[in-house]
Amino acid sequence: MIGLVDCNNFYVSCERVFNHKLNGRPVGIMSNNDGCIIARSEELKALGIEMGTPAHLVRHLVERGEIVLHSSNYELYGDMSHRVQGILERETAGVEPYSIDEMFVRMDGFEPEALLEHAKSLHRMIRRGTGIPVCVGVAATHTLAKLANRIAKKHPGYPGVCILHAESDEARHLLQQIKVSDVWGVGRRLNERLQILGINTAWDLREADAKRLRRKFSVNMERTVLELRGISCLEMNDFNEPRQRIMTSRSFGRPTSQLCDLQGAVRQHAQRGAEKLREQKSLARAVLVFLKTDRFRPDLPQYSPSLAVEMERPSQDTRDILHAAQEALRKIYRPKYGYKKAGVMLIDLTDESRQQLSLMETPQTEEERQRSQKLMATMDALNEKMGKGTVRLGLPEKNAPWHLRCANRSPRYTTNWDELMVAYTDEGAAQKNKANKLC
DNA sequence: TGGGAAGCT
DNA sequence: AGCTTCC
Repeated sequence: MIGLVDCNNFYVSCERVFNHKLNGRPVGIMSNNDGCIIARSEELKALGIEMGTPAHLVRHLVERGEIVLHSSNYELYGDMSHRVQGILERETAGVEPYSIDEMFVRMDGFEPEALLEHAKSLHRMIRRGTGIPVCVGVAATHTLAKLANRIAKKHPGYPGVCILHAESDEARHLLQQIKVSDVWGVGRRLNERLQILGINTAWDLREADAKRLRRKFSVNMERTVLELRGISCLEMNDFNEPRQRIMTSRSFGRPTSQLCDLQGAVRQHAQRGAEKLREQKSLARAVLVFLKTDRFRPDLPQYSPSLAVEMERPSQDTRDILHAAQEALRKIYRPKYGYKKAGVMLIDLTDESRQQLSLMETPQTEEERQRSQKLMATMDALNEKMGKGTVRLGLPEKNAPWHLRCANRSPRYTTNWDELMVAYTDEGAAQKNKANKLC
């Protein structure tokens, strides 16, 4: 059996662990640049504020003190996510993180009653160990485990935990109540097309002709049907395969037309991309850079170029990647546009073990490669130990227009020595905590 | 008026 | 390359 542990309103729950004043209040967390609302407490949902609402549309509610909006604090959420993962690693036979707030776990070899107890104890232990409320869904396949989790979240009869046995009457009854659009892999478009075929519920989809749907849609649709029947088509390992491309991009706090600003942003992204590349032990052959103007300003001239530059050989060295990225940027840059976003994509990835096979290398290049590896390992180790961005290429820039806007971010309570929780009241400390709220 | 990734067409 | 899907 497969369990899916999903944290409730994860970002809001993380904030609440450290700020009890947020309990019981309508709280939302905003995306990067404080753009739109990407996480909501139950109280905020009850006010009818939808996922993805632009933050400026509810500014008046914030000013009147009726709702609270926080900038997102990914360091905090990432750390809390690791804590949840740590407990699951200790308590289960295997964990597959799927997203920052969802983890699949192996739950094989339990008798039915012991299985329920095990799921309940995970639910309890995570709450106690981290302060984060979670729901646990258990079933024979990933797709059913997702549905079981949904039932645990929404169905009053299954408070926090739901075990779904594929062939049971109970499962049939529950699947008949779930809209097909709530099935994993069925988005807006597929939902419309399925409705036309008279497939409205998760049960309808389960009972549909898998081969026919494969012809009409794709192999993934057939997989979904089989998974709903309890036939596993996804392996646990499918979720931590190395990425086939790595993208880092970000919108700017303010638009800019200056090449040097874009160079700063691209430099940052190239370095972050190279770190991710080394994390998954890959090499990139080419680096693609893209720029975008503000698509919400049709009154201004639009320009969204992109260019891929190939490197001499596949590399994971920040310097090679940065060099290629800057070359690409120089070639696509045109002055007189107000750029709002820049990004770097690492493409044509291969496994780093392939690098060792090049027998034709001269001793110089072999030595160079080892130096590169040592340098990168040292940089990564320092940044791991001392905090992100401790060692990097290029000068730090204050107030660059491409820097993120995040006006109301909570302290990085668990990952930054200067922002630890203050446990006693003292004016100086309170001041300090306040000052730390600024980015 | 977000960011990141994958797969299909 | 653009669209869809996921979170």
